[in-house]
Amino acid sequence: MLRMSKLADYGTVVMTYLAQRPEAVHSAMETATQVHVALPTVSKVLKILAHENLVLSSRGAKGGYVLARSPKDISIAQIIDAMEGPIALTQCSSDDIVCEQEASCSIRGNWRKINEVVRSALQGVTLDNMAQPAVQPIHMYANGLKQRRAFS
Amino acid sequence: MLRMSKLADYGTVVMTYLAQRPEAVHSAMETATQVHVALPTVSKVLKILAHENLVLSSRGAKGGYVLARSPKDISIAQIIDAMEGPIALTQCSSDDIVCEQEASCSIRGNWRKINEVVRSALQGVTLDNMAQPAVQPIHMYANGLKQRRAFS
DNA sequence: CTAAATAGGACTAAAGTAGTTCCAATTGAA
DNA sequence: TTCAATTGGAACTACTTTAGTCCTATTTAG
Repeated sequence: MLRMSKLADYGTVVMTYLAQRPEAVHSAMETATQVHVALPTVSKVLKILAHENLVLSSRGAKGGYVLARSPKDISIAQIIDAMEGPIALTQCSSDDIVCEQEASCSIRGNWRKINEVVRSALQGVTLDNMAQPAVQPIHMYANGLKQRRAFS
Repeated sequence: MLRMSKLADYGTVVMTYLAQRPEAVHSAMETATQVHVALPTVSKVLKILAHENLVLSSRGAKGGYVLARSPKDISIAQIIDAMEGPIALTQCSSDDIVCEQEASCSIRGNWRKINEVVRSALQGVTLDNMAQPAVQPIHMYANGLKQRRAFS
């Protein structure tokens, strides 16, 4: 019902992989192989994560990526934020514009509460948690994914 | 960060409007006017909601829509589900296919937990709650939205 | 019978996303 | 000093989804 982009999904996968050996430097190549996702895609993901300071990068031969912080200090919320970027609230967020949808406007405040619940739930899940093997049997929740992951 | 479609957004707006006078029959026309959204769009939304049994419809002159249940028995989760539809988990959900992304697969189980938290949060918010005027000042959280609403 | 409504489907246009590719900049090591 | 291994960054293409509109059939009150 709520969704996250595929890239954000890859983001969590990649980060979880890095979290398995947080001290080592992992090249995009190596990561791609281990995670079974195409190299260009993994590269793109890592570049974004580096740009958002969730991983540190080093260039040149023997370069690669490392987690910027301890796995227990990186939340899923942060990763999704990094990958999807903040979505700009336009128009109505600037005060001088009169909202055209008054009826719906009165509802927005409630959405905020919901957001906070959702967000705090996601902030509560760290890479550390993710690295622990899942309780559920493998394969069960992987999606053949068309485009997005569903929060069913 | 997580997103819902604009239609789902309209869905909650429309449903909240209907919830203000749950006993009355509201035509698409009337609703569109009150909610300040184009008629064809509101029609589409109401048709979907009717099809999903969240509202009851009556045709012909003096026809229109009514909430199918009491506002306190309709959750935001149900509305979003109705508007976005279940997103089919393909491939991996059928047992005989071997998952190609084992590394990420081991993570899926955790996603399930997250889903449940998110979902239960949304199930906890009813139309009844939405109808109560928001605490926050108007205009502040409405988005000029490009395409989707952000769960920031 | 007619006007007011919904039902349902088809359709168009726009937007967003995924994924690839290319080239520049770095850097370790022979 | 030169080469090879890497990341940085941006541009681009193809694809999918979504939004929104419109047309026609059906239903029903008066």
